[in-house]
Amino acid sequence: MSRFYLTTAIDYSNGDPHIGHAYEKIGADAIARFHRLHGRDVHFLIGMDEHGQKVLQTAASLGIAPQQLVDRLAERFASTWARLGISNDQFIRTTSPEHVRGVRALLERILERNEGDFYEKAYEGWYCVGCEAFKQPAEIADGKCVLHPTRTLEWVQERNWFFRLSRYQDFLRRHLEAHPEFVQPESRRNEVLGWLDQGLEDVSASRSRFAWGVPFPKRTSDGEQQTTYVWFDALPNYLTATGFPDAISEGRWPASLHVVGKDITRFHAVIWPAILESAQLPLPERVWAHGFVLLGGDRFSKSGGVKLDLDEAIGRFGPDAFRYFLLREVPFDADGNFSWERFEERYNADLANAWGNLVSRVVSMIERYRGGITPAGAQGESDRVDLTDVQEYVAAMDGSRGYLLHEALRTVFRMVARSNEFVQSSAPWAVAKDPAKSKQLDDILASLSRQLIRQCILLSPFMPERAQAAWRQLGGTGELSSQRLASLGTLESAGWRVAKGEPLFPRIEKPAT
RNA sequence: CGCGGGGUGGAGCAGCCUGGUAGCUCGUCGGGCUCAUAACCCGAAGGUCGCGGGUUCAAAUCCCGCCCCCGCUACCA
Repeated sequence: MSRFYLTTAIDYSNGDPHIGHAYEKIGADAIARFHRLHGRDVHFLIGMDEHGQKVLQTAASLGIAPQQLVDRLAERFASTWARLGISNDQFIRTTSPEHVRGVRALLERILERNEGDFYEKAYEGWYCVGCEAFKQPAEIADGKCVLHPTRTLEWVQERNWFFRLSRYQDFLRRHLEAHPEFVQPESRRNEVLGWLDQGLEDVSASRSRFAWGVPFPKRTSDGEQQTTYVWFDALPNYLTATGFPDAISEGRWPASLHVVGKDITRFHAVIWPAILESAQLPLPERVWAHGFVLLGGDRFSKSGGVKLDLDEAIGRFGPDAFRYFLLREVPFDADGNFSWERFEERYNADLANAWGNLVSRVVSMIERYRGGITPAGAQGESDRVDLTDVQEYVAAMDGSRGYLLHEALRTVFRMVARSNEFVQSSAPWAVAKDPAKSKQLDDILASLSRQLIRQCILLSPFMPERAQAAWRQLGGTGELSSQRLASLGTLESAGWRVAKGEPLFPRIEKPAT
């Protein structure tokens, strides 16, 4: 069975989960569920980035130990993902002993195989704790970092380990040229190629200033034990999660796909592959950089701006409606806007009126005209046209053109619209009045049922819970997740006993104004 | 400065790669249907496809120039 190992970026333990974190998990989850439907052996990893100076500071300001802070946040993130129906198989935390050991082993491996890739270098400049970075003059205003004006810049001089990233410039270019799919979408790949054209500078690999992290395995020339810096601590989580340096779980490395935000393309498409090459380990197959969810045109930010309470947002119309809205409205390869106005519009138009109501009318007709038992009926034109759309759906989801989740959903809702038209044009309620047309009625109802169960399967990566509920109303048994895309064309529902239930998506009634 | 993305009826988007009736959702108006969550189906009104030029029998779609918006430019999803 072919294996598919996908990851999302690990989230930084410095605040509660927000819509940006959620968007990435939801998108990756849809991809993971799609590949399971494809029959692949999927392993889906998410997790937390729990080291760094900001964690120390935040913990101190709360008067708790850093471990206590990250434990608390890990719990909060994990429960949010559970509530959203995220089907991750593993949840890694960078403070776990296994990860710490893995990072150390990775660094030692580089020191063994390419010792010169790490070298000591003195550095000094204005350091922003908010960014955990040295700032250039252009990034400083009124003596403060433009991104963190509430924090004080510190003049820092220190001697650190550096990683010879510049050495991998040609290697990276060749890799991107040999593997055009390595960075997607295309626009991000072009961006990366642009960076390579401009030339790469070496990056720091350790810090002497804080102790909340993994000890760097080699002491500096003056004997100091430094702390491994973020790239070499956070990025390797994808690898340490597989069991590295011990036996890597079978078929787990290299990863098939890293799903990340477009702002950290650089780390995943440049620094991470360089680290792996330096360690003489295989590179991940793909990096997908998604866009951002904007609110009123602005990016959701941890440090300020417009806020949207994630718990409240999920609770408002349920996790699946939230998942659907984000993945339908925000293109997975670009930015998109979130607004409750749009949300309610889409919810009513797509979920309540088009799909929910379609399920309702079909179930109801099978109940009324066939005593609740779905009849057997011939495959018709509708079934054939559907299969063309299924192919289009698969092409949007399987990575061949990237992960165009919004396009896949658009395709499914075109199928839904066609089903509604089919109900109208075939007018089962009229056919039902003529006993001589019993066979014709069977054909209509059987086809409608098949159309709907296909839609359930295609929608299940996006709305797992509601799709399952619809499946049950149509008389389906078992878990939707055990269905396979390959058998969509021959899927039959004859004999299934429908079970009319509550509306899948009750309409949102606009308050009278 | 450079790089990337974008400017399409009132709003939000698709179409542009592979030129040839400008499509979808919401909203407005009219009609139909009665299985259904007052939902569904059909039709109508509404667009100088940012601006200028070029190629072509034909351009939203290709080429050139310009204007405007957003993002990236090195360590926050």
